[in-house]
Amino acid sequence: MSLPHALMVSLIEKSCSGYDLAQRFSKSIGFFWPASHQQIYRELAKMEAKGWVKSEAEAGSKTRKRTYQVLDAGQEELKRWVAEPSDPVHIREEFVVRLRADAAIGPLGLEAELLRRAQLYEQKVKVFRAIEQRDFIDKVKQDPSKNTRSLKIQHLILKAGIAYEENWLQWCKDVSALLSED
Amino acid sequence: MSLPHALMVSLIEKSCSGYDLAQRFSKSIGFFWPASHQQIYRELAKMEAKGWVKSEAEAGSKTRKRTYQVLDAGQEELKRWVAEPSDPVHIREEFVVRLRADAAIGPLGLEAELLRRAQLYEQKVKVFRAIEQRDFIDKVKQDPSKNTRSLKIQHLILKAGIAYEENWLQWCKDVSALLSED
DNA sequence: AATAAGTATGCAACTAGTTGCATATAAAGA
DNA sequence: TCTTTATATGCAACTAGTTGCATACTTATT
Repeated sequence: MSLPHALMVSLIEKSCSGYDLAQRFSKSIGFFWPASHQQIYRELAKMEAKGWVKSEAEAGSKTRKRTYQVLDAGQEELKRWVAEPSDPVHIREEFVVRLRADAAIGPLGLEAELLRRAQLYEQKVKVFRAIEQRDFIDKVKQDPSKNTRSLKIQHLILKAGIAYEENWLQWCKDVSALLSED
Repeated sequence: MSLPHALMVSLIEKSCSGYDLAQRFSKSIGFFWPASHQQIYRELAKMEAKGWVKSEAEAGSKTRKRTYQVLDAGQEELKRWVAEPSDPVHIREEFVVRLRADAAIGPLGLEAELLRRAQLYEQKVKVFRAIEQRDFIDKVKQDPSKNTRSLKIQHLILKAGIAYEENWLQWCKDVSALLSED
């Protein structure tokens, strides 16, 4: 499992509260490893118990807000974990099972659902493309020295997301075409 | 959750024992929804309790083998479930998190792992392509009347798997190229 | 006759992720 | 002052999937 490690990557980029982390996370690594705020708080508590991160309340503040930062032990653990091999994950797309049922027991009217899913994939592609334009293409155009190794890797990660969504989008269109040719 | 429904699709195609089901399942719907034999036995018991399937021991046999078949109530439940909307699943690919960590805290030597993963994707593409040739291309060439709606849908499902694996394969190559340009 | 391999079934404990709810403080506006 | 909204934290119960192990019968091999 990788959620604590994913969280540490975010926290290394910038120490912050659990709430901030949840917000930032959902718009970055969370595209590839989604997590609810409940999960995040639960993991932060476990990570602190293990000595991977420490948290501090703001002095004199009345809120419950705590700022988390990664400790050396956490960074070491992250390095150790990164070096571990891991197998590609399975697809686990249940719509495919529904379609297979349609193939087995006759037309079950999946056209509308296909259209809906195509729209969802399209939306996600749009969001990703906008992020790509803003954080990668424009940024490097303004200042080519910002095109670092780190930025290039992050760009490739985003491209994985774009290709993934576009792939399923195209597939939805292909299936729609097949189902409508009667 | 869809495992019982996925299992029913397989059982509608052919009634069989839990063991046979596990074997067949792992080579068909299981590509998109993997399940261990333990999960399958557990679900079969639940499905029987709900009246979706029934099982029978062979008369006079001394083995524990039981043959499962889908009942009408099960088929109705399957139809009901197919019509439900469902959101696209998240990617949840932890290698991406590892790569992101590499971007954040410097080169961590992921080249070998990338190569290993590329090989795994390549192997899977080969397996899928062989199935495609045998069960779809050759079959239709021999007897074009077999190119039914059901077969076309199943072919598209397999193509989704092929595209998925090829997509990640290409991405691994792109990342490898980036990491080796130093 | 003994052993190994293959077929067949299943429990129990664990890990991870989801869902629903509950709480507390601060700031802004009606 | 009261209500709403945003910030901020967290528990508890549930669902799903994984891992490790245990059992039992059949068939093939030595």
